[in-house]
This record gives sequence, C-alpha cells and structure tokens, in this order.
Amino acid sequence: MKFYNTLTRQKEEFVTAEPGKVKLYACGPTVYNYFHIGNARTFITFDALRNYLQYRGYEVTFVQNFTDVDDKIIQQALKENLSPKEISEKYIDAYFKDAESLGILKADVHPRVTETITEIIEFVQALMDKGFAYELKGDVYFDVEAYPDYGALSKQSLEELKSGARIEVNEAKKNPLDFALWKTAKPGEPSWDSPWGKGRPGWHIECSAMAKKYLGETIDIHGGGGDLVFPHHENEVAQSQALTGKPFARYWIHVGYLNVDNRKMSKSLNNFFTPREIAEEFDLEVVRVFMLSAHYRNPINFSREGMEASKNGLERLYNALDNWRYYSEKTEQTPVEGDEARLREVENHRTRFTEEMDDDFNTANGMAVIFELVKTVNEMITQKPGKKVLETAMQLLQELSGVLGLLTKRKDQDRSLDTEIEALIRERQSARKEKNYPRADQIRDELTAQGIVLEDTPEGIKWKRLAKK
RNA sequence: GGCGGCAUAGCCAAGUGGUAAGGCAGAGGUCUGCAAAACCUUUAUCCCCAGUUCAAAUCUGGGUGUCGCCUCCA
Repeated sequence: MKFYNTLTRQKEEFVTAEPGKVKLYACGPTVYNYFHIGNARTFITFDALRNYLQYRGYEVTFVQNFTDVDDKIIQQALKENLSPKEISEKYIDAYFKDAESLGILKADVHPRVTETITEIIEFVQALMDKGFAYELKGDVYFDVEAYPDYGALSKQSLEELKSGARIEVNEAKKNPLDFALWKTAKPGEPSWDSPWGKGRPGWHIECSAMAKKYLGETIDIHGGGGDLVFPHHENEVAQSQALTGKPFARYWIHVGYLNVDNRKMSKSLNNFFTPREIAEEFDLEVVRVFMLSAHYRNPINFSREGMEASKNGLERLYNALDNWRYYSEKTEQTPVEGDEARLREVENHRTRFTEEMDDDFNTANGMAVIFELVKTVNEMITQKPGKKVLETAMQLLQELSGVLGLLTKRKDQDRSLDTEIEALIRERQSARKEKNYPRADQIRDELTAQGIVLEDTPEGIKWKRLAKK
C-alpha cells in the first residue's frame, strides 16, 4: 500500500511503526457551528480510509478531536446567548448527527480539548523546561528559532515565512512566527489554572497533546484538510518533535478542498452548504459518491450538475443490486455451464479494487472498478448464470461499496407492499391484458408518485422503491 | 513578494514513458404496449511552444490560464 506523504511530497510504501496496526489521527472540527460539506470532505475521506485500512486487515486506532475552546466558540456563545460550553455541546451533538447522516462512523476516540487540559499544561511546561518556549505576561509562546527544522512540513524556510508574515499583535515576541501555546485569560472567557496564571490552550498544542495522550509519541498517519498544513500541522510537528525528539507522524495525508464556483468553500466566503441544506434536495449518500468519485488530494468543484450525476450513478448501483437479487430469486440452485469462469471473473474485481485503492487510496478508481463489476454482471445476466454467481456478485458489490460507505442504506429495504398497492399492481396487469393502456399508465404514474417504480420485464412485473427525492 | 496545486471528451473525473479507466448527459439498440423502467453499444489524442526518447497526456525548459497557503479555516 502506498500513500502520498506531504512530508516528503512523494508516494511512499506504507509501513506502520507496529506491524498490522495503524494509529490514525485526523483533525476534527472546532464546534462553533454546523459543519459544511467542505469540512465533510475531510471527515468522509478519513472515515473511508479507516474502513479501507480495516478491510486490508489493519487494526486501526482512529482519533478525531473536537476543539471545544476557541475564540469562535466564545463569539458564537455571545451571538446565541448561550455559554461557550453550551455552544460546544450543541454543535458536538450536531456533528454526530450530521456525520451519521453522511454515513460517517465514529472514531475510536473523540477527545475534547477541555478534557485534555492537564496533559496540555504538562506539554507546555515540558517545552519550557527544554528551552523551546517562553512566557510573556501570562502567554506562553513556542520559540520557532529554537527548533531548527521549523518549516519542514510546509517546505518553507523561516526567512520565507517571515517575509510573508502579517502585522503582529504582540511585538514583544522573539519572532513574529512564534505561536501561542497558552493564552492568558480575558475576563469572562473559559479559563483554567496554570503555572502562568489563568488561561486557555493555544490551538496548535491541543492536537499534539491529544495525539500523544491517545496514540503515543509517534503516530502512523496524521491527516486533515489541506489548509491545515501551515501553520497548524507545521506547529504540531515542531511542538511534538521538540518535546520527544522522535518523529511525530510517519505519514501526513492532506485532503484537497471542496470548491464552489472554483473557490474554496468556506465560512468566511459564505459560499458553503451544510449537510442539512443538501439533505433537502438529495439523499446524503449522494454526497459520498460525489466526494469519493475524485481523488482525495485533488480539488473538486461542488455543483448541482455534479450532484445530479452522482445521484444517477448511485442509482445505477442500487439498480444493479436490485436486478441481481430479482434474477437470483428466479434462478435455480444448480450451477450452469460456464459458471466457474464467471465466478472467477466476478471475484477478480476484488483484486482490482484493492490494487487501485492501495495506490494512494484512489477511490475514484475504486469506484470505477465497482461500476465495471456492475457492467460485467449485467452482461452475464443475459447468459442466465447460476444462482451462486449472482449471489457472489451481490455480496461483492456490497462488500466493495461498503468499504466506501456506500450501498448500506437500502440494503434491508422492505420487500413487502401494502395490500392496496398490490391491488393496484394487479389491476394494472389486467388493464394491460385488456389493452387498456391509459388506465395502466395512470396506475403506474400514481405508484411512481408514491415512490414505487414498476418495470415490465420478460419474466414478469418487477418493482423498486425510489430513493428519497 | 515567497511557496505550492491544478489544466484530459458536452459535463465530472482516473491515468507519471508504450498509442486515453469510470460516471453523467447525448445518440443508437434490446425488451415492450411505436409507453415507462432496466439493460447493452457508442463518443477524446490529453492548454500552448520547444526539447529528451524508438516511443510522452505522462520527463525537461519556457509560456498562458486558474486555484490555494503564507491570518481563523477540513
């Protein structure tokens, strides 16, 4: 398996620190509002990555944090007339709800900053003891010049960074790039006691401390959105490696942006959509298809057309499953000539899927293999293969799709119909027999409006439930 | 100003040296009630220029366009 490592800017063979085990840390949201689908791209990517690593036999420990102390949370608290704690609780709940609606499973640990304060203070103190940090009137700053490798991740030198640095608030800092590990408390803000007085953690130290607490000094994969490379991840590396002297993360994986009209979707540009908004128009499974249809590192442009295309593509997968089940139920148990070859051909798609996915988690190609499986089996159906072929195909389609978190929703779809609907279908059949097509079409349209689509096949009538909307 | 990404068919999107995956849309076909649904078939020489090579979308140099990071951001 290979991953593109931001640290080396190359695809590298994936070798974990401990064989068979993966320690995975992804930066989670600052919970001051509902997350938007740009944020969701990262969550979906690491959710699917975790699934895939497990699928490939790794034992994965996945940690995704919540930043629940932050300027924005404090601001939002004022806006909503709630306490910062109430705000973070509210949006953590919303995170889980929205994540679930996007098919994102929980991480093994979802640590919160407010529950990691002790570790953070110890971390900061240790950095001071080692000479990597200094205090300035209750604030504690990381001394970037004390850490020689600063800039290693973002591939920028201290000089280059300095030239681009904006006007600094605190002129007393040794270097404008020195960043806060601990911020002294302002009146009314959440704060904790520390050796430097009452205050709260800086943003960057949180992730370093939480990663260390739950995963140890060296983790296998650290991920996040591409906008976190600098300064957030750069600072994490500096803090953690200054403290331990060991590599912080073996592989850095960064997800490309989700754009709108080719601009990055962001709260500040106000061009964002939340899953809640999208759900009014699309099944959110469509969002997953949309996201996973592109390589995770490339930017993707969010658009209605793109969503429509993904929706129709997803429908093709569900149709396949539906059709195969239908034919399987009508097929005898006895194998047919040529089934062995067919089974081999079907199973072959599993290998091809993993080959593609092993190459830097290429979900776009993984999806392509799934669609090829669909076409292959659809073609086979005209040859009337044995039951085992169809059942194997169905299992495989669900297996591969399941890794991507797809095709899980309508799996146990209710195959029973109201007696009223059944009566309508019977009525339509007799209308057709009598060549009363206007009536037959009327019934079909009525049922379509109710979300039941009828298909007349050579083997008889067949129906399926339509996806939401 | 510094650093980096991207540019492939009508749309979306894979593909890092050997003559272009996949999806959507369109067109044709099978089935059929000249219906619907479903299924099948089908559509490109890869931004421009120069170079390396037997061979380049894929490597090198130059150019154009575009997005982003350097400030909170997934």
